[in-house]
Amino acid sequence: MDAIEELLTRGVENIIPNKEKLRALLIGGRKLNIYLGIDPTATNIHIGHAVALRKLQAFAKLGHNVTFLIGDFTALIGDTSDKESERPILTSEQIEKNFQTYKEQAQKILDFSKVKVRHNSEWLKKLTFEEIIKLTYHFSAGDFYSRELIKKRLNDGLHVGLHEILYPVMQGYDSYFMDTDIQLGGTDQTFNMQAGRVLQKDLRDKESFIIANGFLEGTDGRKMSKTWNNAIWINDEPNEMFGKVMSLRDELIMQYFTLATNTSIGEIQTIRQRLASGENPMVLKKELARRIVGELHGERLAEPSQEYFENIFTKRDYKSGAMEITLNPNEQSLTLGQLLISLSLVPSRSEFKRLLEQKAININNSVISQDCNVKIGDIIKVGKRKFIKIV
RNA sequence: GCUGAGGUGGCGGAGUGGACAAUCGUAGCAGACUGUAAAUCUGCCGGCCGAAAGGCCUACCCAGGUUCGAAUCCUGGCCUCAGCACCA
Repeated sequence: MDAIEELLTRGVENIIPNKEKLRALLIGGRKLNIYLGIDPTATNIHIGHAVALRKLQAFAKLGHNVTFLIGDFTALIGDTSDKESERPILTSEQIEKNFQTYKEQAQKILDFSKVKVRHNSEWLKKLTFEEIIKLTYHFSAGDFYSRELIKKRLNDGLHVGLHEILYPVMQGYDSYFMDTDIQLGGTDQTFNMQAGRVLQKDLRDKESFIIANGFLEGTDGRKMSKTWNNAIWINDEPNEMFGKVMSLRDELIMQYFTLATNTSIGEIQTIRQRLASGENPMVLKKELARRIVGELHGERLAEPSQEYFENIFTKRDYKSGAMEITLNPNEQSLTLGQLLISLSLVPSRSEFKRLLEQKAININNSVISQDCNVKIGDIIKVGKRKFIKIV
């Protein structure tokens, strides 16, 4: 499979207007304007977000003119695509600060020496009301209101603000202003991205394209999101990251190899065959975990994170993974319960008692049923994955 | 602006004067089984005290009030939605 074909298929859910025309454009060899817009309200990137970043990077690598667009102005309105409610309005300082943390993470995937960063306030702020109204001529309110989520909100009797209708208009103007050839984004952005095509067509008589990437499912198979607590974050510690990958349901292995790593298409093919031939999925999942940790934290840390995992969860040797806690003088008289609460490992006394009843707490590998004192050298396990060692 | 409906735990959604710390579902936590899988089963799921029985505190949008007693009734606010009206 050649580079262009991979670009057009890997992780791609949909291409608008169609794949063949876009292929022809890419083969043409012209340097194209390509961008991916992000919402600066989010400061943490998970490996699902990274799918689009990878795609952007792939284009940058081929030498196209690639822009990473910060939707600082659009953030004032709040995207409605993933709805639930309108979003909070951010100050420009917050947005800039958010972006710095974002960039720090994104650079694990994006090469910022090849990717231009712009903010859409640069042009959106300057539009006059008259200009805005003229832009709105190109769009139909019916299209907006017939969007599934909007329709649902209306049906459910939820509030839909009139300002929300301007969101796609703004995004369309971004596309027009930058004279975009290809816009990248998640499938949830398809509607908004269409607006760019409309303006490019109407105002510049130019055909532009949309590549909508698919979603990476969370560790439990639902959409990856902070609220579900099923996300693997770019900044997760290596050990944590390895463990999270291992807790994936087996059905997701191929999806993760394809969307969350740079594993070549050829290798992926081999892995698929191994899986099909009945090889233990756990083995492949370990390879996946090493791969992901290796790509995001460096090869050097991939091996140790695997060892950590195997020690603790396969061999059940908690010593090696326990967080070491040195007791302060004033903590030495605390009972176990008091200590765990003060360390925030247990949220409340009541919860501690419940854990005791549920046999969830043990010291040096034996379950305890009552609060007690701890001593130096004790290894304490709380629930499935919290362990500490008193030193 | 008018009329009507409504605001309950992370979410969905019961309850409409006492038996309500609030049915149920979902998410979460713990245990069993495992590959820290998944699926399944069991238990828990506001806080504090207590070994327990139990007690106390805080909570059903906000502020007051009625009552022995309020998530439930009354008054006033705030917010959401729907229909209608208005639109030089």
